[in-house]
Amino acid sequence: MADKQPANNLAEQVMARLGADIRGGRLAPGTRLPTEQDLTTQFGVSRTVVREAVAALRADGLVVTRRGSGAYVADPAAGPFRIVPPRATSLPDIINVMELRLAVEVQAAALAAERASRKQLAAIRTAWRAIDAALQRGEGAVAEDFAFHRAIAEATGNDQFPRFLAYLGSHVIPRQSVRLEVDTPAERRLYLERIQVEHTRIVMAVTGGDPVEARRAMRDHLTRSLERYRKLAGGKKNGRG
Amino acid sequence: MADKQPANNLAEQVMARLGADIRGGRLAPGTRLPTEQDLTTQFGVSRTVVREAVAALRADGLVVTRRGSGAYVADPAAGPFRIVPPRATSLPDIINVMELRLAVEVQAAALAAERASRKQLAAIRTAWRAIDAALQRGEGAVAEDFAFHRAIAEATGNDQFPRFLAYLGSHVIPRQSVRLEVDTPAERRLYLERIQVEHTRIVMAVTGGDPVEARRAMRDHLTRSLERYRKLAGGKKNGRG
DNA sequence: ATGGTCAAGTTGTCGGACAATTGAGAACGG
DNA sequence: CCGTTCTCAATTGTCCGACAACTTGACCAT
Repeated sequence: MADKQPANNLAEQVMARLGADIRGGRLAPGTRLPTEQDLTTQFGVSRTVVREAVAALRADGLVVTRRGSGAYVADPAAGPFRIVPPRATSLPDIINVMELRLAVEVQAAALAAERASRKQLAAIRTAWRAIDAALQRGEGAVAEDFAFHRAIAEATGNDQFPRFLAYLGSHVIPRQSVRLEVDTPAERRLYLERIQVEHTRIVMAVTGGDPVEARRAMRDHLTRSLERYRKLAGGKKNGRG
Repeated sequence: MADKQPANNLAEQVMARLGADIRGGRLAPGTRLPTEQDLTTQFGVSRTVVREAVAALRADGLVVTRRGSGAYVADPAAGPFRIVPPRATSLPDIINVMELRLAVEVQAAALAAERASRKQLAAIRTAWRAIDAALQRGEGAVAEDFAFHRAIAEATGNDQFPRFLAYLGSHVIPRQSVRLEVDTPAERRLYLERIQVEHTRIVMAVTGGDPVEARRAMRDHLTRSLERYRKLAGGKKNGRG
């Protein structure tokens, strides 16, 4: 709740206050919020500012406007899900996001093993071979790794999995390059090859239609990756009781 | 991609086109997009419309504006994650969302078993007893059930879990009441009590610090709930290969 | 060459005006 | 007295012009 980052434009301030009122329940869903003119006097700003603020709220799905009638607050939960404020992405935050990713990917592997179509299995194998090719070219294969995980998510037949993973990945993958810098080339090579071994285990479980083994293989794979991050964090515990 | 729902206001149209250009990569991150004046002539609208559109994009985190300099496209993946367009929430969609919820909650139960503090364990037990009390009052205990699951998510010590679950729940829970209507009171009672038995198993595993059992208990619990939905869907497969 | 100054360009904010649409009360007819 | 239609004020959508705050690059003085 402490995202009080002073915006330099009034529209964001108005949007923040109105949005807080909606999310906080002080403006119940269905309620008609004050007219633009009322808001201008209430906030002491021009109508332009008010209109930009409600335009932003409308983009977030928090309000719907009806011309000639007014602006009404929508379901407060219609707002989008955001992982973190774009800035201030500390290492513990990344670990937390990766734990969420692990949860989703483990289940995705199991579902893929249960219901992947022949075409989807082929896509997984193709992505897996692409990693091999990239490694033999001496590359980091981050893009190929991401494509591999996405292929598994798509093989669940549930569109929510690839969509959510794509969203999570965009918040985690970019920093992955930072981590590789601390390794020596030899370590890096060894690490990447071991990763690919873990990938192989996942592919075999999924293609073999063994959800239990697929789940375990994916969990082991991501848990190891997570442990590396934790070491970088200096063994910091994130418990808060 | 087919969300071409004709907006009645120009600002949303402009926002949609600009947003599509950004997400589609036609406007690379860091690029400075045309000045407001250019956009007015390009789209044939007034500056007010352009400014509202840009304000909406800024609310989505797709662009950042610098006064005196211009508007620049941010990381295209900075956009928020949305489950579904608020409308058209069909039963298969709900099932897909619940599968995502299952994935997260199963891992949450395991993490809670590993790292829940004493206070967090007490909160879980309190929520569990609240369900009992509600059932004895003959109520559906939907709010108490949600609070129970949230208590477990909070016991992970990872703030992303309760936040994401709250987001998911807002998209699933409301329709849960629909389902209960199809049951007779006797069926309903029986169902709720069996649910509570499953809850008990989860509580014991988490308080006992047994992540494997907690995971299994939570998975069984949510899988059964999911199966009920699938029966309502008429045994429809959601594979798409 | 370096640093400061200034002017043009751009976004932020203000105010007014009119169009498009809505909602409710007024007027009317039965 | 009830129902229907009409009118009209209120509200959002759009346009326009103006000025302030700020940035950026060019220009100028040293």
